[in-house]
Amino acid sequence: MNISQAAAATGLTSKTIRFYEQQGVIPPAARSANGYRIYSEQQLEVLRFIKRSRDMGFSLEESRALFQLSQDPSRTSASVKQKAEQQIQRIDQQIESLQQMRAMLETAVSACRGDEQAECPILDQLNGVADEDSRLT
Amino acid sequence: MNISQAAAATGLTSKTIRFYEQQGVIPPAARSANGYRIYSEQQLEVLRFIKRSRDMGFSLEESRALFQLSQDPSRTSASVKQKAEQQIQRIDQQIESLQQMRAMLETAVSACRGDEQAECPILDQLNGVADEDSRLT
DNA sequence: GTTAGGGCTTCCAGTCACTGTAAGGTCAAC
DNA sequence: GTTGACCTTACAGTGACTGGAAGCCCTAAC
Repeated sequence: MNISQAAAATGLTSKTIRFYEQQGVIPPAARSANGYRIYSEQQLEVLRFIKRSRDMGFSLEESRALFQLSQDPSRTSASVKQKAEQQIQRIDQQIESLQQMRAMLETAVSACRGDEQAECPILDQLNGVADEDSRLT
Repeated sequence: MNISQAAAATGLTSKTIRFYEQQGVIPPAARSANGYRIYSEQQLEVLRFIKRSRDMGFSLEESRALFQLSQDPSRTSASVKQKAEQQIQRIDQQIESLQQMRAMLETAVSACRGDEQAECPILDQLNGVADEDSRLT
């Protein structure tokens, strides 16, 4: 199984797989006589693990560490759970930040007529104009 | 007003202000005799505009474009509104993606005892184990 | 007068996780 | 034998900063 097949089987790209190898996230792939990387089902599992971890928002380094943990029989589930809970907290912060952005935008957008005129509450908001019903008062 | 005062007055850092200038997001600051950048209240407004735009999640390039629009009397509010609506859509996509991550994590975390044992549903999920009540069955 | 400190300047490297591009080797099919 | 699709490496670029080095400038204290 060559790299593009491994890519198709894992949902990664060939480039990303090479990148992971170069970064030491995964062990170097074996090579066939022509120098092509070859992948076993076992290697695919490593790649899938990293992909799932990335899909949960863990960094590459954290993903690497999690994989190591998964290979370490002396690990404790507490140590894993802690990382996952931290990750949830980070995600919650990101969501909250995005929701704040969204609320600001939504307020501005709903006040904006979106016509051919120049007058625009969105730009007013960006300009720090304290609005409070700006038009025709 | 020198750069660190401008930074304090806008909520940016000196480094960020220099970066914005170097990137052409803001016009080059005037310089005093000793070569220090000096900022007028007018320049502060530009910086604040960019900061607010960034705080709404617009890219630096979009922020620059929005500022140009805000200076352009021939703009239409429709053109601004369109950008803002696109931005809301991007944010909604990000929020959705984060909520999916969160849901995966939450499922795994709530199944994990978090004790001194090695057994860990979180790692099982990363390993693609189809779980479905894995313990003691 | 000089020394210590803080702030200013420039420039370059590093972050994160890829992605793009170039130059070249390999392989199967026609 | 030549096309075209794959593979290889290596390096540059992305976005939005951040950190650090090396050196000027200014003030205040000794």
